[in-house]
Amino acid sequence: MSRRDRLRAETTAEIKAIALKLMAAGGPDAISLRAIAREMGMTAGAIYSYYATRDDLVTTLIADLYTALVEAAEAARDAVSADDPGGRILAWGESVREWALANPEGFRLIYGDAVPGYQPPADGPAKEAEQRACRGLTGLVAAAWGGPDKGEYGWPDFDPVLAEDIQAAFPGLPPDAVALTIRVWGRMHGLVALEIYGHLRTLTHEPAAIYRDEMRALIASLGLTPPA
Amino acid sequence: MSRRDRLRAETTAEIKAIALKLMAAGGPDAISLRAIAREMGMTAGAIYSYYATRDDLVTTLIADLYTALVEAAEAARDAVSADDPGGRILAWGESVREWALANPEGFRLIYGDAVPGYQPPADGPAKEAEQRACRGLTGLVAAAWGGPDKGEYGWPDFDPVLAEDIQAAFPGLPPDAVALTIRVWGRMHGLVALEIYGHLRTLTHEPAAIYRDEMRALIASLGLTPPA
DNA sequence: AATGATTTCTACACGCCGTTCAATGTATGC
DNA sequence: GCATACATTGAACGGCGTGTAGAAATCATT
Repeated sequence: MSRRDRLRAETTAEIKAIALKLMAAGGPDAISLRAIAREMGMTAGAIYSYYATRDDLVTTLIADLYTALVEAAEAARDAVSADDPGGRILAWGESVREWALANPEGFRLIYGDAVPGYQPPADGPAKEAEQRACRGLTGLVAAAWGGPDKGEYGWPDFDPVLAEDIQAAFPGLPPDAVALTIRVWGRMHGLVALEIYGHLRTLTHEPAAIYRDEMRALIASLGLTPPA
Repeated sequence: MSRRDRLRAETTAEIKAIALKLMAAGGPDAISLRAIAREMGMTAGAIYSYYATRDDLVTTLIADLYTALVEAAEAARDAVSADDPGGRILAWGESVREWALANPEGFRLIYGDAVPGYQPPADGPAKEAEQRACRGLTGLVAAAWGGPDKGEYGWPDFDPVLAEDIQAAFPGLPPDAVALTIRVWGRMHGLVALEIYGHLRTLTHEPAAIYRDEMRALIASLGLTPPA
């Protein structure tokens, strides 16, 4: 690795770091190439040596953030022993909410439409992080899966890549479990999204307790006993 | 009402209509005063006679859209007889999803952060629509409320205005039911938000069926029997 | 009918944004 | 040592929202 490559990598990292800082300070719309360049003592045009367009920068930011979120959730899950599937689900859910509260702008960047006109690419690292999240969640559901397979869904109902991925990771798991996983995902997502976007702030002072209740109900609905 | 006031009202309505049209066509970021003025054959500055700032325009748009959403949900609910509380909940949930799919940009405007730098005002018509939605949802929960009141929550845990509103509308309903209502709201919101923001599109082709399953599970979790 | 007050509109300046492009300087690899 | 590839600059373009100043139109009053 030449000196030039090293400098280039450093500059690339600095651009991302400053972009995240700007976003944390002023929201996703504060991610402007001009502001980043100003902060770095460069001109705006120079950034185009590193990212072809602003959307490219945002795309890598999203991928980084999504990966961080998934890793936080996985770490929280792995901190609970595998013979407590309910506790693992609770840990996952709580860690997602806590990460979102700690990185509200990141959450908006990942799950919202924070950047005007931005269209997420169909593949790439962000998509990979999403599949990783889905796989983790499926693992949690698989550990609880004992219910009857009604056969309401088939593998063609799901994305081929995801279906193959899950069949490889959890052999024998029926498609219905994947549908249930998506429902679980939605259930974890709903209250957090409402809270991050400020729709709970004006209604209640106890979002944490309500979310915890919801997670416990979710765990119970999977036939598990939620931890004390 | 003088002639001047009438013309003013017409122009105001036209601005809103064009703003909605632009939003439907090009997303929320397409709401630019310049574009609206261009469409109306005016200059951008002229709009400042009707809305002090762009945020004011967005605020009224949000209020209009939120009201439309709530009215759609109420209409769907009222189309089901009151002695079928489970069916009413299903109707409410399905209508919210359908409205969101028919007005994805409106959904983003209401529940997302689509407009950069926009901060929703603490009160006003939008807040009123939100309270109306919450009241409607509480009514659905109240009709199913038979469970034990564990007394986990108290009225001070909630917004005073909301608490007073609900106590007046549903006398005797405990605060725990309001917490449950917020959980129900989150549960309805989660999958729809994921779908509108394109996070389900890449995973499954059957979001409607999954949402329906989730609604039926929700109804069952309230101790009701979901309709066939 | 004419005057005065108010509203509405045009025109323009300002600063911000993303993006492009030729020119300039600099470091790398031969 | 030199040609090449690269990073960077600075200016420019078009578009955005905001705000202001003054002209024009409209209304209300006499």
